[in-house]
Amino acid sequence: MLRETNSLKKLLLIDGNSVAFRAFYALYKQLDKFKSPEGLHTNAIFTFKNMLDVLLKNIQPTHMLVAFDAGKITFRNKMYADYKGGRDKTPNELSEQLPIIKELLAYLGIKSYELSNYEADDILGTMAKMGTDLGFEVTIVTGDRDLTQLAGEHVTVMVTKKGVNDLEIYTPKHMQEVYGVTPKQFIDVKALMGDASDNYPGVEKVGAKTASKLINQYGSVENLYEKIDQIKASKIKEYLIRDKNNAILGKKLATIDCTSPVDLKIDDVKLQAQQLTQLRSFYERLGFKKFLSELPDVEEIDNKVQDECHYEILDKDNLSEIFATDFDHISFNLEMIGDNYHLAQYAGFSVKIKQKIYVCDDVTLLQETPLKKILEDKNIAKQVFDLKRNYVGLQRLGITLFNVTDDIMLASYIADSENNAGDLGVLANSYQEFYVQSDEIIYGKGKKQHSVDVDTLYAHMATKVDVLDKLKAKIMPELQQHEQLHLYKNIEIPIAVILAKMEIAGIKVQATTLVKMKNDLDVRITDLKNKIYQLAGEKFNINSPKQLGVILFEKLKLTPAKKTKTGYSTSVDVLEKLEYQSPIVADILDYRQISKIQSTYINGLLDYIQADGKIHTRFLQTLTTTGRLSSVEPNLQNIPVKLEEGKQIRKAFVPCKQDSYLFSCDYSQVELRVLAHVSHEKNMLEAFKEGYDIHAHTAMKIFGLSNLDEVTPLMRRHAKAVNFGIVYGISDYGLAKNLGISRQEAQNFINNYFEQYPQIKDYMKAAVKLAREKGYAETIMHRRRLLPDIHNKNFNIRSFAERTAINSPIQGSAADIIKIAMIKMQSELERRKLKTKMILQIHDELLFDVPSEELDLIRTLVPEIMQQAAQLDVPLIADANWGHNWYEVK
DNA sequence: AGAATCACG
DNA sequence: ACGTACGTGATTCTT
Repeated sequence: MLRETNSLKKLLLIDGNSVAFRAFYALYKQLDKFKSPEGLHTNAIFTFKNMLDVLLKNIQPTHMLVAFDAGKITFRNKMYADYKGGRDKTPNELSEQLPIIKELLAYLGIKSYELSNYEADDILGTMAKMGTDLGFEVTIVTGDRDLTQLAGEHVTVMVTKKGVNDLEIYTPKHMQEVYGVTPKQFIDVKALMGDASDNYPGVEKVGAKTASKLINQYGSVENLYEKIDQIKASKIKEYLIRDKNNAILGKKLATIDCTSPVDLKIDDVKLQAQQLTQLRSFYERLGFKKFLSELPDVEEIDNKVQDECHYEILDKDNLSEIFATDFDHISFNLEMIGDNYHLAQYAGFSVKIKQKIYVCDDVTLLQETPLKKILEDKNIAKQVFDLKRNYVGLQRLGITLFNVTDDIMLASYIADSENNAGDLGVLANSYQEFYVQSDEIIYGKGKKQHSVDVDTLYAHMATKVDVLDKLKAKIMPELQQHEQLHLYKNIEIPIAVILAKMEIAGIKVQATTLVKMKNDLDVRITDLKNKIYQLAGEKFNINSPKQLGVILFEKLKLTPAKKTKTGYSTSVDVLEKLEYQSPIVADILDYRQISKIQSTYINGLLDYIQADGKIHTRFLQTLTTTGRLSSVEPNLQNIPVKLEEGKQIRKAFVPCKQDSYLFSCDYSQVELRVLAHVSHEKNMLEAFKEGYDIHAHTAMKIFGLSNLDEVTPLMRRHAKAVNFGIVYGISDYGLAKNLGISRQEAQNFINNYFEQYPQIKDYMKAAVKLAREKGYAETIMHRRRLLPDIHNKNFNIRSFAERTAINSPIQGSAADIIKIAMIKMQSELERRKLKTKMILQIHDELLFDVPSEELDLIRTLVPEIMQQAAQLDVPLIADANWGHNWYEVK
């Protein structure tokens, strides 16, 4: 299997300059023998490539970066002008090879990087830190021993000994043995002894031995000087005192900056596919016969690619002829530019029938026979990538897509829910099919979008329909083996069509209502602003947490409760604690609340109202790792409901027709019911079977009461938080923070909880154990979440995976259940030919647009179907509400 | 582009 | 002892 697992995430970092330097001198004697036909020296390039091959084979990294020095001047020269002064200039024979090495790296799919003002060391240090933070095993290869200071539990430093393939491996243990100091202390040793090659002096008469001894004894340069009086009078002591500044400077110079402004993300250094065609001509250019012979037969591959993607251009004249033959399935792709397929511009389409590929840039051809007929034919199976996108795009052309049997996007998501690539090219590449390009490469992204010539478009569309068969062949056996065919065929594929219909139906939003609110809020915002400025004694940007922090905690001298990475935290929970200290706090909280409503929910939503008076969101079906949906442009799954002021927004959401209803039905406590089901917890099963208020019941249990009547509202609130915490994979800290109680109190709640619901504790343990054994967590419908991090050595990363192992089956099974309900519901609406439309899903709630004459039926039908969606060991309960706008739906 | 904040389940 | 709740998206400021 090609998928990488986290436990195998390996980051290889190479100090480009120092290794190239070594490579150059390793074959210095052969300098004149290594010349390209054009007369260019190639000895360093050749050796570099050899070394790469050995490293790639031995280390098998998943991610890799080669860092180069950007120039001679770095921030270290500001501290010490002569830094690296007196060094011989890099020989021209070498420096001319450096750009060629970078070119080679690009063709090999290896990222190279440099940063002005910083040395390669600093880039490597920064990347090594990023890698270890993300749970990578990091290997650094360099010719420079300075890098050994980075060695650690997950960082191995390899230093070239002789030539380039004889490497000395530095681990903290090894360093202790060789130098008698830790990797970090290596800097201190160097600071004392100085560095001839970097041209800084250190302390006179102190060499490697003395320096190591001193550091071993005192731990660090700083501590040494703090305790300098304890050293008995000696020549060394005199020199230490005299050259103190040298030592301090040396330490600064030797310390690698692990926070340099490297603008790379980990994905940017992922190993990419080799560009075989470019490599071939590159090796030819440099006369590298050895590497040329090792290259797979490029000519054959190139021909094969062209063969596979040979396509014919469709037009009105050849149309009928082409589709005259018999076929029962096709691959199809409707090409649109941009993410939002409700509005996107059409680029064309491609079809694959019986191994032949046809492309066309005129989508109106789809509207004519025979293409329309084929797409709407319930007996012809279609294979696509992103069914919902194709469905909506075709619907806009008046074509209803039927009988889609495969959606490779959905298949890949089910195979691995982190495979959320909405791009076929990206997915194909991850399955080693490199002839398909990503849309980003073809069309550009953001502001860099560009138009493409028609041949590029044709080729791109051709590869897209062509690769579907190959990907299907790779993914389907996996789904079958994992018992996920039902989830794929009977849940995700039908849901895609249903979501398409929901998105197309849309929800009506009254702009006038929003605009009215906007005007009211504008006044209130202005008032609050003025009040805040007055209390602060100056004008500032209230939206800037930084400026607000200065006002609150410096000018007004309120007590800061929490810090963020960049300064004071000013979040709600902090401000609420400060409320009694100054009246300004309450005004800021009000301002925050109202400007959120204004910007996100009034201005934001107004932008999305289309000409039909409706908002058509997009549900992302393959984004979440748990199986939930998400909603974008706009997000209609987070419309305010908890606070009255925000809830007003819902008054603008109305049914399509005046006397129709918005009808909502939501599951009561699905996640806790799922928890009761999967854990078989006796006490919780009973509570649900008896129809108790579950949070009150929990309160009674954990507070040791004998009667539900004794539960106070505060007890219930606490119990509710514990119930939620359990679902999230509880910790005393998290619970304490959530409830604003002490950690000890939180721990007591948790202990009581597990005493009262012992099988829930067993479930949590078993969930983690299962994930450890199998490497994944699973829902009731066999939806998987892969959890390679469950074995990670890093406590934080591992703990997160453990909580995920507990949470994913619960959240994911709840997602499965509502998806099943949606399928049953939609088929019932269609079977009964009702006008009622399902329009939104909000995780545990379905929203419908219901004509008044259907309300009575819907009132019984929807809860009934939702409750029957799954047979759990507890009843499922769904509560219905309705009104003439969303606010009235209570 | 990332961090902080806050809206939802 | 470790540092912490699970899953999302949009807006704003800042770098």
